[in-house]
Amino acid sequence: MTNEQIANRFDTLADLLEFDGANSFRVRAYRNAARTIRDMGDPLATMVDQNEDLTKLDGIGDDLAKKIVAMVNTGKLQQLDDMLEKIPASVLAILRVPGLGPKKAAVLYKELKVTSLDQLERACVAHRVKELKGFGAKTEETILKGIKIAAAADDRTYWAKADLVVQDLLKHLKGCKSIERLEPAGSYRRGKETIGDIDLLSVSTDAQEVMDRFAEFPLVEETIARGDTKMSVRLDTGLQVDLRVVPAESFGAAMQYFTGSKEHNVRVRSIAKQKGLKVNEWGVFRVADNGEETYVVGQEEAEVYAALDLPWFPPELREDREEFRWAESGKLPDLIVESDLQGDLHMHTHASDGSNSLEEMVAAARERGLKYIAITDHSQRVSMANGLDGDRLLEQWKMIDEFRKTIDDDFQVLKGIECDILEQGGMDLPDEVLAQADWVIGSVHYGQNQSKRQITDRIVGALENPHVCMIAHPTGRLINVRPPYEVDLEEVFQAAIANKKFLELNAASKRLDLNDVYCAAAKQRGIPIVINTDAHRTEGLLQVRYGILQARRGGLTKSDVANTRSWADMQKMLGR
DNA sequence: GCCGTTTTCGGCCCGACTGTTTTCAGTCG
Repeated sequence: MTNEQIANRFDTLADLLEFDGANSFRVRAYRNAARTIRDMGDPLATMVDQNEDLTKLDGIGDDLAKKIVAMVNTGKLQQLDDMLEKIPASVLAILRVPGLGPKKAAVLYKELKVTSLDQLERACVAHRVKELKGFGAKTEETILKGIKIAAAADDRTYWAKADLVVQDLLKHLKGCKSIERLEPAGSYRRGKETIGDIDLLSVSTDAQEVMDRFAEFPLVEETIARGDTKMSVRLDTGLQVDLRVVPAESFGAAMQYFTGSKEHNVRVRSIAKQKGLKVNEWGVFRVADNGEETYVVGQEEAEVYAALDLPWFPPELREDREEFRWAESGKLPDLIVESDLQGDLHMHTHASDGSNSLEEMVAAARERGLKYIAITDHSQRVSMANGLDGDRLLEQWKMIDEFRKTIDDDFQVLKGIECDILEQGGMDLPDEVLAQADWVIGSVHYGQNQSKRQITDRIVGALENPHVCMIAHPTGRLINVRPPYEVDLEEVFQAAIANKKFLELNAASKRLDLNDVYCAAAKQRGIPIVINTDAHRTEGLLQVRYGILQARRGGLTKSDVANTRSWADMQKMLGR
């Protein structure tokens, strides 16, 4: 059983317990445990096999440790099965309706026997919901609207897509004269690969003017809420945007609060409490014995952290994973930035499925300030993408040799190939061809539904091939499209170490694997990461920023990423 | 259900907004 599966069961159990009216802190304990497990680099199953003490993990006590051991050994979580006897799992869909929490959902279930979104819709249409105690006509209407949102809300928004909306929103709001400061916050600012909603924060002396302007944003479909300082809207895409207007002396505190994550903030506030301070979105306050509160700081985010003896945390690290431990030991990593990258070692041309020529890709890379690139078209197995056979590839490399003669500075164009790792194992091109390359990428494109053993053996086999330098997109997942293939990443990590090979962080906005957690795990094991764009056209090189965000979320520094070095130094790392 | 350099019991972050209510519970982030 994988960490993801164990975490999912705890989360489901938490949802059911909440629905059932359980103590909210108990519910939170299950959710905290699920998060810890999801964030771990090491498989729990291995820890159980080796009889390791699970209670040393954050948020795992005796009880949950026993439950994990039982799950690993039997595949069952008895308590979850018991709850599912009592409450059908379909009621959990009801909890996804905006405005419906566990209390109201429980009333609907108990009073009207509602167990699915369909039944809920029928109950609303028949006006049976507004008759319930604590419900009214407005609530019924909200639920009816919310059902459609819940049904459509399976996909989260790609960061790249949210970025376009954010930029438009900022431009639109800047038309409002009273705005002194305006910044995006939330998961967008933390650079998460997908975001749930957009959070904006502004300083203004006239909140109502800002909100009026906000309401005029052309994509606004409806206003969900509007008060003195806070307004929420839903765009026509279904995406929710929250806007908060605060006074200047609270901007830093509000940024801190609004950026989250929730878990990071819980930790911050509990640290404040131990120091006799209180942190909210309005500032840091000293709490006297008589309960009286005095404002300490709040204008700048760094001041808020400093008041708690904490360093300013880059937003990408604010997940309550390692950041507080790093801060305590003074080892907060100096995260990589885009300008640290010297090369891009994964891109396509019109020789296979790219849209631009070699010359155009080189020109674009130069414009991006890169020092070297590798041309890595697909190999023959990827026939759909017009993949290259040995002859065509050698032809292309001859062309690159010719092109190199025209370069009058130290820019380097490497002869590369994205070579498929075949379904039955082995590489898609003969060794004598690969041996002539500067840079060979091993990729899985076919047979993604194979067993864990098969997939893992294929990738490990590729890492053992002396010509292969790196494995591209090692988990194959496409965000919102398909899950990662079954691969034992720990084995892949060990093979990468043993063979001195690199693993890719593919910057394409729908890939971004390795993800943040796996980046951190690779770093911990000393495996160099290569951040590549996998560009299929010149504009594709711009995607590098998404990869940088993911790398930063994984805590990677300049030295953790191989292509921040010169090509000569990278070759040394490969033992050449 | 977790956790402990005050604690093995009694805490567990904090505030805005809405709707249905007459003073607040529920939801959300």
